[in-house]
Amino acid sequence: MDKDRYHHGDLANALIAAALAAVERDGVADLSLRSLAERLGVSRAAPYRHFPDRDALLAAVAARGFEALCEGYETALATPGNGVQALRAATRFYMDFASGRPGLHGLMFHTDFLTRTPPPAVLIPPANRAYDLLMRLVSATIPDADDRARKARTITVWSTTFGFVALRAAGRFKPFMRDPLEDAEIEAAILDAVAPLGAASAASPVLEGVARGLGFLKAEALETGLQFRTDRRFDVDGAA
Amino acid sequence: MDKDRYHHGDLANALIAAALAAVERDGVADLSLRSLAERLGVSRAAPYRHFPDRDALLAAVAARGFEALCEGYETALATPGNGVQALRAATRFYMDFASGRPGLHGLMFHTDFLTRTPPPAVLIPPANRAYDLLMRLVSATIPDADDRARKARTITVWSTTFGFVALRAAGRFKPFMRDPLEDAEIEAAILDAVAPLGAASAASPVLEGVARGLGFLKAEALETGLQFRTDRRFDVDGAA
DNA sequence: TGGCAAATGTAAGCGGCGACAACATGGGGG
DNA sequence: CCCCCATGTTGTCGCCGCTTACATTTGCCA
Repeated sequence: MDKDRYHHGDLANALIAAALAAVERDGVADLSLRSLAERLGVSRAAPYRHFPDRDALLAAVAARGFEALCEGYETALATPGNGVQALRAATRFYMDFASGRPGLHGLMFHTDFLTRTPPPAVLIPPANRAYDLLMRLVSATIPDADDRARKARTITVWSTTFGFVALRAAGRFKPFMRDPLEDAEIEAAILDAVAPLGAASAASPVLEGVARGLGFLKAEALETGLQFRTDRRFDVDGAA
Repeated sequence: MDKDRYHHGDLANALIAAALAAVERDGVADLSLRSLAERLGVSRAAPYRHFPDRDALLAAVAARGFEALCEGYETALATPGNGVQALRAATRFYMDFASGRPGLHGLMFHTDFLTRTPPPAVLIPPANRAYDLLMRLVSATIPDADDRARKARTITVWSTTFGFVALRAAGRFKPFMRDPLEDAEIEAAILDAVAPLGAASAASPVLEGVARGLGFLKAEALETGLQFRTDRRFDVDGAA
């Protein structure tokens, strides 16, 4: 019988898989290395042969999550057409990812240990790659923007999508609304805030108008976007 | 000497204050009721006379946070002018609040126990009030929108601002960018995504166009907004 | 092929924590 | 004035992260 072997065989990966399942089932706070070890039929100290501490295991799980996220972003990037459909596909994928694996997504973004400086080393490459892919996706929708505008827009898009899935996962929307919106309705609003249809391809005059304004996505609005915004601030917002 | 009294006097509030300070200093994960009790010169079990468990104390601290947030929103709501300046002021306040008290903000939004159903009872009234105030702030910037559009826009605004402060607090932006944007630059982009200048008061034709389109804010864009979006999806987005 | 060193797993224990139970204290209302 | 009960204390249990000392297996090299 394999289970009676002294050596497990692939305890590191088994731990990651078991941790992912446990996090998905009970949340990250209730995860213990002892219970994981017991579940895998291994002694309490065995996990420490593969991960220096609990946070290192969680970081490894989160790294897998970022890799999965990158995969989704890459397939989205291959979406034909102008960049808008690609960004919408990526955003959809991200929303599905976060709602389909809430534990993993929470581990990737909510967790305290991620905020420590510096972040765990295993996390940096896949997280960097996810950011790069997102920036490419966003940049394709604002072809004429300069680098700073691309960064600002990427951060805005990232903030909106992440904020939405985080708040939804936390169940923040329904309790506060009588007659709450349908999930699909909210998702559509988020999608349109992130990558409005018609932004890079004029579909109709109305849509074109929407696209023109929405988040300074179109070239003419963008070209001097940051400048006029900065200038304006002293005139209008400075009074606030 | 007061400190030698058998009864503390106001242990409940002292615990909340000490917990807030400890969370702000070391993060929520490292907070223990024992250390709090010791710091207050009280036995380890004393806190349990005032809070049934650790989460209840944390919820009480979070409730204070939501009350502070409501205060800021209320003063923002009194900002003169059209609603845009008020929403911008509120958003500024929220960003300052989150960066000035990152521990408290994290407790209010990141914490696992908040996702449980139902949320702690002490949290519901102030959290509801914060949501209502935000919805009023947002609605003032889209005077012609109907109820569903207000809700959708509120959620979008909330997602964007929350996502931004959460990701910034987690230090997510700087590691991924060479030549990162200044904080003020990013904040300006977020502010413009949430409450663009000129949205409710036409300052210039260009700005008016921006305002018209931004997130189906104006009535004419909204009326058939959800329909055409759903229809479109099968045509354009469905290809993804 | 034989043996040895590194990799891997085990057993036991330390200190800290959340939570409960039984007991002690003292301040305010009858 | 006194006693009741909110408040605080001591003792205890179980779980956890992590470390140390020891046992077994694997794979590599002479």
